[in-house]
Amino acid sequence: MRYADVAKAERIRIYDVARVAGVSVATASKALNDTGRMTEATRTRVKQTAAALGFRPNAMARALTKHRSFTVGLLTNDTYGRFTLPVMAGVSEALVDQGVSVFLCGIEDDAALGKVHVDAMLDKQVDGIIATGKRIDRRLPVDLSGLPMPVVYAFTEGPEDAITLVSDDAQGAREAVEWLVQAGRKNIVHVTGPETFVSVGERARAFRAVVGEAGRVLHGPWSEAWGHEAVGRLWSEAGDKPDAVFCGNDQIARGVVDALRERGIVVPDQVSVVGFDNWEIVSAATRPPLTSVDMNLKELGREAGRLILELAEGKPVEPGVRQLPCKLVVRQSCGGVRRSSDQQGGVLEEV
Amino acid sequence: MRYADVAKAERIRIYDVARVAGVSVATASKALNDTGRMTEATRTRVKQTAAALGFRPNAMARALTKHRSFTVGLLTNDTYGRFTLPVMAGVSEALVDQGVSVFLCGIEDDAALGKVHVDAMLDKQVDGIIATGKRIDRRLPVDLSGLPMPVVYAFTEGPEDAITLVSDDAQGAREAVEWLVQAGRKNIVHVTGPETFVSVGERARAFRAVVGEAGRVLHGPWSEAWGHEAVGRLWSEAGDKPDAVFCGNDQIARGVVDALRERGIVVPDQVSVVGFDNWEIVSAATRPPLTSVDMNLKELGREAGRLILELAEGKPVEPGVRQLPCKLVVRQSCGGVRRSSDQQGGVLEEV
DNA sequence: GTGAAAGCGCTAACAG
DNA sequence: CTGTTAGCGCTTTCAC
Repeated sequence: MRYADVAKAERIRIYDVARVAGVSVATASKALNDTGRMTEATRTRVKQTAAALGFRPNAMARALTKHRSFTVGLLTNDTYGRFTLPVMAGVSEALVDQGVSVFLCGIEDDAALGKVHVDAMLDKQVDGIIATGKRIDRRLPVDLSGLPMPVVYAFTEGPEDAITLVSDDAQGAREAVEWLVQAGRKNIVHVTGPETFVSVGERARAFRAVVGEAGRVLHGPWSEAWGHEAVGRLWSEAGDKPDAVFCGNDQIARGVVDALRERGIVVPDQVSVVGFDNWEIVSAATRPPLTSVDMNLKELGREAGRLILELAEGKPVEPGVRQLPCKLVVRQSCGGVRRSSDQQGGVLEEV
Repeated sequence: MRYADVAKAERIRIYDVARVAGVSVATASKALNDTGRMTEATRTRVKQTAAALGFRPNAMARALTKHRSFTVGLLTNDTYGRFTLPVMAGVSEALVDQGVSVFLCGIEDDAALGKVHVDAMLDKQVDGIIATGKRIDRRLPVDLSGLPMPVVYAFTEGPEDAITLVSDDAQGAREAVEWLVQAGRKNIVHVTGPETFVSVGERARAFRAVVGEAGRVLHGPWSEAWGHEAVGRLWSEAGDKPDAVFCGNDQIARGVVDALRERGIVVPDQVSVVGFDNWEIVSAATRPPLTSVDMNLKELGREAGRLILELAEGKPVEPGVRQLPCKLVVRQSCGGVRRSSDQQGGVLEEV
């Protein structure tokens, strides 16, 4: 006997519930969906027999009539998962208790694969699509406009009039730099990624807005090696050395911390270092652990889930770009007192 | 007008195709599904009009009659994503061209959440479930037995008679250690994770099988700090120092490499180091980049996808544990020549 | 070869 | 307040 047959044979339908409860199928349906009007007694009786029988409505049948599949598609080009994972977790979290399931659609940067996935979502009649990526200033290689279902863009660029969710890079950067200033640092430099990234520009601008337009910004790749090299460059120059480095991501920050240690410079006593992304695996393994800006990607995902649900239910949502706040997670690399309570000390479990 | 209404209004049904092609709905259905018998001419004509009209069959309706949703659930407790991500990517890859979509079900280690997701999958009538986790010797906090659909376990422990896919830790370890031996190393030690992990035991056994039963194995946490500490311990002892360290994961290996460098010991000239997991972010950032054992998790995911498909189609699959081979990815940390061709030099893109 | 008709399991008008 | 009836869009016997 095939699985499908077993399933068919054993599964109880609303018909069974109705029969046992002594009502018609229609009444049973209304009772279970809290619609229509009937005595509380009938409703309760139906619900109880349904529960007793272990009735689970067939989502396909329901979808067919309601034109709603209780399913959304999550489109992403971030195989690496660094940014997408928390977003996915948030989306899933926001939707699961509403009975909405999430289709995972990884498209790499392949337009053809993107089309395959979009077509599949069309066929499966998803109630909405959440597009997410690894860069706030890049679009996915698929056209999601004119689709017969709502779309929300999270951590990826969307069309002009779309609903887009991004992290507030400027605010995150500002908090980090202000924290350093409050800690008494006078000579702060910013070592960050390539200028071509919009977020790099935003963070740098926020940095300069706090320390003054003369604030020094060094651009390079997003790597530990670059953090290392930047320290080499800064500390080989004549004149005052920086007493704080605000980094564009945690990898650069780690490179900076390691390079400083190799030079015998003590972090955070002599130099404070702050990272960006709060990527646990990097920030926690650094010695000392990195203070870092967390982009709250999970919350961003949750918000995306909430929005797509509202849209699916036909509620109006104002289009435009929403910036969600970042938060500074304080560890030991910048001195000062811990401010944030959610230090995820996190033992990393592993095989 | 709501999205659902737009969708309903604009969507063309098989009825439209049939009308335009001048056949009955039944014939159209058969033509499009390559079933039934009819003239080639009719079949082609129907297919062409379907294509011209941009007909996309309604997956819900099809599922309702076929008792097959062309959907599988991917259950995971690995929020962190380290091991799950490649598995997910593989699963998705194997299924997408078969028109099968993947439901993402992240359950943390929460049994209640697990039940919610399993119930949702039951409702949505997934054709199968792939369970995956972060440890090969731990079960997910959900009972997947007796479900009316097939289940495949990938990188997580399943019941005795289940279909389970795991990496061949022993073979991976053996290849790594043999590589070190071939490179002329005589005094190899193994610095690895806690003894409580089954895979730790397997790798250690394989290690001893190659270097002899006297081979030294040090257990500790899965952290860089432990790698660091292990070097401190080994190099402060009297007697011969190791000329190679085989590590239980890349983080430990990185700790080892860093500690050696701090002692002025050159890797790989004086000491070779090999990691495990081939976690790009760690192995590539290490100086020098780590040679590491790759568990081929993506291939494992692909295989899981293939198997669940076969099961869903009613084909028989032999139960039992399948071990998939690991492969050694050679970088610079152990000397010798590059052997593997797929060095993913990988620039890590980031915001 | 082709089509009419009967569902798949559920919801929603519309009567009673 | 409850039940009858008519679909949702597609597949599948079974006649013609």
